[in-house]
Amino acid sequence: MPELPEVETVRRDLNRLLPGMVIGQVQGLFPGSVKGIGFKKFSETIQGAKIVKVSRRAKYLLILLDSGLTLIIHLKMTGVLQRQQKDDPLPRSARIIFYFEDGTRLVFSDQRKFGSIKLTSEPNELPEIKKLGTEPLESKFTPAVLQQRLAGRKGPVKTVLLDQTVLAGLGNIYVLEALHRAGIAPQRSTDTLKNDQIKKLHSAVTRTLKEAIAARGSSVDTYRDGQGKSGWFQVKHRVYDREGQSCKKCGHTIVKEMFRGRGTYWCPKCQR
DNA sequence: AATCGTTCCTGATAGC
DNA sequence: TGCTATCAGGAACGAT
Repeated sequence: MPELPEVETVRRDLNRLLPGMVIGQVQGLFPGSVKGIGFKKFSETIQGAKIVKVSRRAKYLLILLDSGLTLIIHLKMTGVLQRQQKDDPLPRSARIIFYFEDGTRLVFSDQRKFGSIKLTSEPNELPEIKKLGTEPLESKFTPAVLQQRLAGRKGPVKTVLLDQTVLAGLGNIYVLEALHRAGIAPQRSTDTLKNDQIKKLHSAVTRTLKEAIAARGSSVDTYRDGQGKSGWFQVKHRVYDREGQSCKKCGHTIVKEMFRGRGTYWCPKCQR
């Protein structure tokens, strides 16, 4: 599933490939992926617009058009956004296709249909964007900021870190990977974390995300980058999808349990 | 205000 | 073998 490192990888790919491209025809194989306005109006509105740049906020991709409108795309679990050449085979779950004048195309595919595409002139005014918390890779994210963001939270640290209004962009994989690096159990109550553990957690989150971006993300399921290729951070996972294997830190067996309805991988020995 | 349960969806897989 | 039931999960939403 695409989380911050995957979405950032796609952003970098597309920001290299798309600016300057003029949108021609738009095909809606599953028009329901477009939210807010009907597909017909959507395609009419963006036809002829030129792509200016591709940016990101949390797990949202923002494609800025020269008309002043912005496409806001969330990939959710199985969304893939890739630039294709004319002769490339369309993905089985292609939902929305943007054709360019040079014959290439931008394809949004999405097996489970959870993903969404919106069109707006004021992305920062969208409620789901407005309420997002701190970007963990921006310089303003310091240990003191993390401490302040976690203050007053009583729930399990895993749940709080998944809350996009606290930190923006972490999902199941990177929360679990960061907690293992920090030596903190996912179930640990947030209000019992000491300052030095919050410092460790801050550093674990930052390092995990940076290393994952360097490895072009984790392809555990359907994730592909902006050119349709897999990432390789999954081979560096310390806990995620490693049930029954030995902990790379202490040798104990990694366990998987359902916690609050989500698969949770962790090492019961070195995470407390 | 924080937190919980439900919902969306389809392909893979477990179980019979 | 072939069918059916179960499961995975980000985040909006409604309820508490």
